Amino acid sequence: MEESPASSRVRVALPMRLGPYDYAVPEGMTLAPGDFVRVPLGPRVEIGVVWDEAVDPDFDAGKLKPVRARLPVVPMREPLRRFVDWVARYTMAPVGNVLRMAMSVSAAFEPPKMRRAFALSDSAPDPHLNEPGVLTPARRRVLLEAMAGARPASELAQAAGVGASVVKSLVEKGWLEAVELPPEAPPVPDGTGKLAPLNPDQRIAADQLLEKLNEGFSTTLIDGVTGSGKTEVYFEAVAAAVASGKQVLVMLPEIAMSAQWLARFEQRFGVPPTPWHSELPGHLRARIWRQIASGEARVVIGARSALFLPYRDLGLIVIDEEHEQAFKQEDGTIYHARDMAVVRARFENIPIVLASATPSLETLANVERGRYARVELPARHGGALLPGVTAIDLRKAPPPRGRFISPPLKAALADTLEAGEQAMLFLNRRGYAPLTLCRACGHRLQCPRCTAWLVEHRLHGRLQCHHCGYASPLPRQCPSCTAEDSFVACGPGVERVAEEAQALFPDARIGVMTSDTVAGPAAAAEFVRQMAEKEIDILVGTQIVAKGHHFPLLTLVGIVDADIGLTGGDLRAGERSWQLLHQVAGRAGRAERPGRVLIQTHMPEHPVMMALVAGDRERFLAAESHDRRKRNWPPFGRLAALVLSGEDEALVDRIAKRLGATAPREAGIEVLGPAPAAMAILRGRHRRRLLVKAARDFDLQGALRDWLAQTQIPSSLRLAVDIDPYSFL
DNA sequence: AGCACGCCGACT
DNA sequence: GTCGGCGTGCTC
Repeated sequence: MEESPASSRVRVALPMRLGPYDYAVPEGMTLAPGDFVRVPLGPRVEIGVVWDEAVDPDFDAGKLKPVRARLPVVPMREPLRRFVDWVARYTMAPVGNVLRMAMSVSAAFEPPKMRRAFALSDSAPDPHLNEPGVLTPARRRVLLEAMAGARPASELAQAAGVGASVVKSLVEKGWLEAVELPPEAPPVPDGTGKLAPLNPDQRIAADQLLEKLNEGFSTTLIDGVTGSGKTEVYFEAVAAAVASGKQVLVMLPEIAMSAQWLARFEQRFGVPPTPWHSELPGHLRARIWRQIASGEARVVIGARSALFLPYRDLGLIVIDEEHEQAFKQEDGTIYHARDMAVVRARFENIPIVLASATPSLETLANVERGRYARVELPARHGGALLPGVTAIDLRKAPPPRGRFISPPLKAALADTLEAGEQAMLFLNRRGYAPLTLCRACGHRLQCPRCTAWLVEHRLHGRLQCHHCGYASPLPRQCPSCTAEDSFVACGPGVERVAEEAQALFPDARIGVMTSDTVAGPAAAAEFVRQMAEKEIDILVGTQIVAKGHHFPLLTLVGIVDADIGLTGGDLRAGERSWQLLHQVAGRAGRAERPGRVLIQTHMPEHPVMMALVAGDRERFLAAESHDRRKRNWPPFGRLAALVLSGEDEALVDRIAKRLGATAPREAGIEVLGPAPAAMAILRGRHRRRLLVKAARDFDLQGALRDWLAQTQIPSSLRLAVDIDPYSFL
């Protein structure tokens, strides 16, 4: 910063929906952009970041408050600051809201917590002398260990092979003294790969990735069928980046479900990676945050939020399962982590790799435009065959009334069990039944706060709303007609399918895998173990079973209702159904045994079903792409969704209509609505939606900014702006 | 009168 | 995001 009167003033970005504000720099303090500072804000003190943005000369210098202190932590680097600015502009969020994601760990700004350890004190007898009667053998061994290096009490006791009481007695005698050790550094992954060597296809793909490593920004899609060994291919690039001293970020859609991925990483690199997700306990988050800023943490495996970490020297980003919708953050600042990761890679000037067996149309369009490179993995690793897929037409072979497993699927299950093999039944619906109604009066049990049915979960003995978390016991009386025990379950959920499978095969051992039964990585690993050791014959599950789990003995996959995802006004319904069903189908026959997949559907002639049966991905994608292009939908046009919500329905309506009335009317942009959202009431708030369609080269955010500035949104309402929406609720 | 609660605006 | 100010309404 220049020496001028203005240098006594700095711009400080704050991690909240506020600012940036100017502050006075006190005499003797020097500040540079990126420095973390403590600043007064109203009655309190907040931590902010010196931002490289012009100060506001109109703000009265006399009203400036002084920066309290510069914090002794690694400053925020320029590429991350530029990234925060860019994301804020793109998502139309205040800079502070995005900055908050980059400062999510308040404890990281406190001095690191030291570990209490014990070292040999000056008054201790020399354990090497071994004078008789001075030291018991146990005490002597502890002192020898302490001499070799200070350690926490429990580690000393373990190393010496004694109990904690021996160490304690030495502390009381004053022969061991407490010292403070800095937190332990994470282990550095080494290249000692213990996995099978790459096959020729993998080798070619890996070499293509390696070429990108030292050439600045690039985006590469690894496009490989399920089971082709994409992970091993990008591990090569990870190893090379780490070997050259760089850090690597690998993003997975759901880190909590990635136990198998972690095991493979550890096999390949000898040590576990550094995890990052919202469930980490606070003190650990703070330590990891500092290790990432200092460069000690080398490979970070994280969920969406890992994108905003303060890497010291990032060399590579990998987005695994890039097509997954879980990368779209739907609340708070709404962003797509895969797309923003590409932007971060651009600011860091490093390569990014997207991997998927079922790439998104967005990514494929970028490959076609020449913006992304593509490497392909055509075969299944280890020679395993892709499963054969057959559709079961439910109109011709319906299950018995009130049942959901058709005769052909039942027969296939019987064959599989007979052969001593495993089967999976997939249904993307949690609970027992998606709808419960009163037999006497037809009353449907609805969430009191949302436009949604309550879902019966027999496992928990409750009714649940999947949108707001509302739960209640199943009432004995109908709330409408007071009939007793009159409720009937309508439609299938996984619990009901499991019940039906058990009735059909009383001797089969059945497991139900849903987010209700898989609370974390340990539970997921337990299911995988039970499958591997054949403690389960039929696994019934929701989409959680599609998440990269490897079940080597599984040979039959039955898709109970393939039509679920195809209804509703979602422009990606076809694409998403195809991706999900394809990933589920890929669970079958991954070892040397061939697999088969049976798809129950009412519309076998639907392009999604035809593509799955024919295994013809390219034709499906071409048709889907053609359709989107014709309608100017993403990735060929741009979309933004606005949702106005509030408890006062009349007020929401009035403001929504005003927004509609002032909508821009120019070439290249079209505003649809307002209309009640599909989820017209959510958590007791009334919701109105507007959908903005624009040409791909149109300045969508600019137009939105001008438009929205015209209408004051009352503070009791909330306007959520979703650029590139994926959810149409 | 005194206080709890909710809404609104300010925060450099 | 968080706080204080202020109006509303209730209280033994």
